[in-house]
Amino acid sequence: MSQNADILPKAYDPAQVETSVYHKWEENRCFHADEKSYKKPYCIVIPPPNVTGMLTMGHVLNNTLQDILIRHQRMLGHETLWLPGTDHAGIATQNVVEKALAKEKITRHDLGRKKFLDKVWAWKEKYGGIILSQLKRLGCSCDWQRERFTMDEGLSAAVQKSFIKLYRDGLIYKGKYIINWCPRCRTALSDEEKIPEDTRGNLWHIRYPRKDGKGFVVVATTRPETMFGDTAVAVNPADERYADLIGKTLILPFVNREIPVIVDDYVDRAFGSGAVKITPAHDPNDFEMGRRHNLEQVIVMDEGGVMNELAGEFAGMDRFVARKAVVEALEAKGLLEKIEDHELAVGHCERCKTVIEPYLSDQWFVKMKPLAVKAIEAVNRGKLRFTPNRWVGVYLHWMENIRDWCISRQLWWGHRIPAYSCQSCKEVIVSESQPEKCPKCGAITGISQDEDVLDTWFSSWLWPFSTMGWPDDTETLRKFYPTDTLVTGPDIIFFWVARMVMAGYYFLDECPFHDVYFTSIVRDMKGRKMSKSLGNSPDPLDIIATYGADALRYTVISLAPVGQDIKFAENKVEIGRNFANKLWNASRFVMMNLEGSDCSIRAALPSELSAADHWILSRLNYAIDQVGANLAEGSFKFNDALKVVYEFIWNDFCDWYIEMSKPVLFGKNPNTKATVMQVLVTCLDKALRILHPFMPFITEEIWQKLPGSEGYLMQASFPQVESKLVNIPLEQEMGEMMESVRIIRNLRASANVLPAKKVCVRVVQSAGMSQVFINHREMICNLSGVEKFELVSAKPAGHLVGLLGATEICLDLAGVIDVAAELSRIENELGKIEKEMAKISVKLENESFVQKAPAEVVEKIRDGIAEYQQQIAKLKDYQTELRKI
RNA sequence: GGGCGGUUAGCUCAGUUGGAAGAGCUCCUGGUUUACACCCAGGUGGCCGGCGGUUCGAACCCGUCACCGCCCA
Repeated sequence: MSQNADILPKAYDPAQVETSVYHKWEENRCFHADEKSYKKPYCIVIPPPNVTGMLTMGHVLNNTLQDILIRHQRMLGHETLWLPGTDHAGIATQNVVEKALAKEKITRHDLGRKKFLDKVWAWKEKYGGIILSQLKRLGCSCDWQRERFTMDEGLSAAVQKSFIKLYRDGLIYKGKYIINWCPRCRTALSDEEKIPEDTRGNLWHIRYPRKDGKGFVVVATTRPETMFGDTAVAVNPADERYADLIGKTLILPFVNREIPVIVDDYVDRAFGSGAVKITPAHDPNDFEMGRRHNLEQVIVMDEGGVMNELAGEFAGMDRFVARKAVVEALEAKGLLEKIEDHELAVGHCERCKTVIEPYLSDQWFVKMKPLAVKAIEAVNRGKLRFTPNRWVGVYLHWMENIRDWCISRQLWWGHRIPAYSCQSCKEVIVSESQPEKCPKCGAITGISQDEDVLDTWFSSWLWPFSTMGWPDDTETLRKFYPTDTLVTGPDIIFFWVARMVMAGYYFLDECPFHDVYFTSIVRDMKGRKMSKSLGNSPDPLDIIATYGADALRYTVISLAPVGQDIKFAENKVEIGRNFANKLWNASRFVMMNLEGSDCSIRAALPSELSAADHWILSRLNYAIDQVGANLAEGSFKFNDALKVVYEFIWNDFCDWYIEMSKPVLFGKNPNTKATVMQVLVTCLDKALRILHPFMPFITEEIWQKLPGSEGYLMQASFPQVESKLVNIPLEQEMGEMMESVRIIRNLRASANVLPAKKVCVRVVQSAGMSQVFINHREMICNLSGVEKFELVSAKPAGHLVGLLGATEICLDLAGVIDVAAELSRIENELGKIEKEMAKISVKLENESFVQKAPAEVVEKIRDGIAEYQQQIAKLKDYQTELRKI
């Protein structure tokens, strides 16, 4: 063994390598994108993780995919920008800081707005953005110098500017509507932030007395506690049961308010009793109906979901306590007709899971319909592609039924709405700064800014261009906008993707990207989504510490076919670790034999190559071609690409080529030895290049050690296919060679011949005998431990027999044959062949198959049967011989 | 209620335009082979969810049902 053996340790240790490699990349500004470059741009903006966030398996998948695209494009020679950053995550961040304060028994109200915001900023500086350093650990090649935060000065200016433009264009308005209210967060939410969950509830049938004393009307409701806000009872106009009731007056129990019975087509006669209580301030449908009928809107809860004074004796109770109490009180009064079980979808707060209260409130909205027009067109005209394509339907359905977006939040952490109101004349002024006087009444005092902040997504939808300096016209924008690909989860298709498309068109008149790749969702082995509360979410950093980032990346990508959810378990990362170790050791083998060789990754291939050399170069170029095709623009077949590299490295290169190279390397011919060394180095170099986007650390580390490497692999070029090196006939021939090796190994195994033991093999010559026994005899012998090989005219006795096609390959056992074992092996073999033959023979028995199927298909079947027949005949002969022993 | 996705080896999943069912892991049998036991060589294992249909031919196309998972109302 050469002294080079200690160049690389025997087992790959990722922990040490990965951090040092990343540092080198960073120090050498390998991630930096130059907006002044003349190279073709390629750009991805990162889906900004929450500034409070920690790396999850979902992030690992999503960011590995982006890194693969980015690294591949960089190696293709493009000016590549991956723009990173974080999101201020209004509710989440505010919650985190409030929780910390709560430990000191302080509320944000104790501090006041200004001091509280100082605390949040301090928290952000101290703990925020941990996730970005975790992304570095994963190997992400973002341009960290361009890191952005949605609350940065520049991005805040973009938010303000966009709000003002939308307002002046008449696309933002303020008004009193039913919105989704979270009583715990005490803020409005958008429709997208309301998560419906099927819940088992009840349908209470309540008797509302008639004013005229003629009994009751029974109304059915899932929310009895809102009855104090009822301002009507509605029935369907076509419902005969209630025909006499229309226009009559009912007395609302407990509060004794008089409410009318109205008719509306909206009422479903089949639901409940057919009569429905109308609570315009606490139900979106009732709100609409209330507007149609000019009903009063009575709010019966406060912002915390506690019943207010209008709820009479129930005032001060939480809404759910009140529900129970109201039902009990109704029962006591004899006003409860019946209770039914009823399943319904109850909305929950996306952030805190509290049950949402539909609540009447003064909020800001964006008119979405005008913005949707171009966003719909973009997809229909193919300017925007989705992978997998099926998300187009989801996107279009949402776009075509789009509702206005509630953008105001009753929080402190976020972009304050740039709107001011005049106390004296109530005029609303939208402007970049505090107006000096009211433009309507001229007042110079009493002008105050709206207390609310904007939905976090109102800054996120500007992300692809606000991060590049918009509204200024910057070089970065000119170079990299529109971006190319967006990689994100389908769970935020409405929250983010759809809105970015709208914003891109509205503010810059261009789609912000031309491809969206929707990732899989990472689940546990039981198929459950990974979540903190379930405790089924492993910490990716622990996994990286144990197995290495490359191993994690490998495993996640290989588990994620396009569009399918992935079931992940930590031990699956062993696959990636094993592969890394395999590559490490193959490289180690190559290095160990480098001594005295002047081969280099820059050297041309020698002109005289062996069949084995030609073969591996053909396989290599096939792999290069396939990886390129699978990663080509719009293709996104990450796992297919990775599988190609894996198979090339493990199966072709390690299992076969390295084994074929050994006799040459350890042999005496310096010329062939030099050739093989060069081929080994060339293959390793190219293999490392095509693997690099997937497993950046180990490939960089090894590549640095290859003779002739300069600079960094991550900045080296992606290999181009040399199609003249692809040789399909040779690959077929070598396939047969390998098959014959397998047969001999098989025979050895069945006779328990130890691997080290050299054997003698005789091949029976026949008309159809494969040429490989002549052309590649030596290789076959080397690979299957054969020291003596002969072509013979007749099958010799005392040998085990295997078949390559119809050619008999005979292993000399010097007559020492376990006849019983051999007979059973042959019996087994025959059984298999007969089964296979029967399966295809039925086709020929079918006349219409012979008539109608294409000639070459029929021919193929006939050839197959002929070969099976020959094999059966030979095996039967062999069987009778064996029986004679 | 409407829509989408899934159902292939014990497990996780591939399967291009319909033409002789694949990989990895697991399991079993060998192995101190001058890179690697995180390995090497070999092997076992499938009515391709059920039922219909189209076709000479279906894992693949059509219909339908079942179960699982998402999304929307």
